Amino acid sequence: MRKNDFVKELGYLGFTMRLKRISDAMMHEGRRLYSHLDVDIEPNWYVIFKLLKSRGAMSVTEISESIMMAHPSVITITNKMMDAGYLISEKDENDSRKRVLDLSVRASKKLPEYEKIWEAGESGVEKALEGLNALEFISILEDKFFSKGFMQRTIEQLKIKKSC
Amino acid sequence: MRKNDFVKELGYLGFTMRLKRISDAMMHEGRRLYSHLDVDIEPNWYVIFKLLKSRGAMSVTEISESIMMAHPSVITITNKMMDAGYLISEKDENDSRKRVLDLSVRASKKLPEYEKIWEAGESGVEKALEGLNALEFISILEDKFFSKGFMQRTIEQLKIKKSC
DNA sequence: TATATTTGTGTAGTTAACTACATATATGCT
DNA sequence: AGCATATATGTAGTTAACTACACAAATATA
Repeated sequence: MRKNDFVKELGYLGFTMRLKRISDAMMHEGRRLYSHLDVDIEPNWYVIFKLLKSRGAMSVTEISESIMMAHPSVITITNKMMDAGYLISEKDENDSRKRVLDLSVRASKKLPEYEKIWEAGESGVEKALEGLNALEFISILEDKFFSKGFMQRTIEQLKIKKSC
Repeated sequence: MRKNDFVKELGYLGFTMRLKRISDAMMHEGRRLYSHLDVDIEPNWYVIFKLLKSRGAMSVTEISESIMMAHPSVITITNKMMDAGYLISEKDENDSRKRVLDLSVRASKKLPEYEKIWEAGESGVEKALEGLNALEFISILEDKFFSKGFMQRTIEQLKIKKSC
């Protein structure tokens, strides 16, 4: 099935695209999984559930920084979670710009059920990646590409080539 | 900067999200790069340019299969490339359902310039990933997750846990 | 104290992928 | 030959992320 994968032929040029294909595919699978299990949550909610459970109530910006996601994305996700009754939101006592989010009672009730699914998902990934040092690998990728971006690296290479 | 990354704390549970963050970031960087260099092409066009240059004219479905992308995505991308004057499209002689796409003269003229950029991008990635066997790693990821999806793996784990 | 800057949140608009469905043509079978 | 199925393309609607901008409130500075 993957015999004629042209992207693979492109070597490092295809690296980013292959990364994207895998992560897109896994995201879709996550969505299908929840629907299959008849669970009315969405793929990225787990990280908010886990974060608020672990750290307690947090503001939008604090969440955004903790998971390294742009704040409008956090607002979109958490609004949906509020609509679904999993989060409560109130103004910060000391700083009226801030909105503080926390898990609702409903969330606490449902969490044990969801955590079973997440544990199973984690075990599945862990099994699949057994012996690969995948977490180490991804940490290195992050270090490389978040410290100096793809754009910067390319520009440097263009300069080197020009000067030859 | 990455000290307080909660997703990293989640172990294998955060793996997919970290993959997505990196590939999203690289895609954005790619877009910024083209804009910085004042080049009017988009991040994923390179794979179509490369494919048609290497294989010659192809139909929508053939392209879709070669790069493992859903055909509506291919239509969207190639339509934009046509609008920009890089592709030509004509009906297949033998099969009037098919539409065959090929590089335009303009594309051939511009390709050398673009290929310099892609080479530099590739060198940048290659340098960053030096000694990591990144291509091998990603091939293994593909084998694991395209043969048996994340969903399937999770369901299996759920069953194992239940039976304990 | 008044103004300037920074910070927190919200909104609008963009992008790239997907699935599901619609339609036309080709192919296979009886 | 005629009908059923398969294939190729196209369209519509969904999703999740992003940047850029707007505005209010807090903080810093003159």
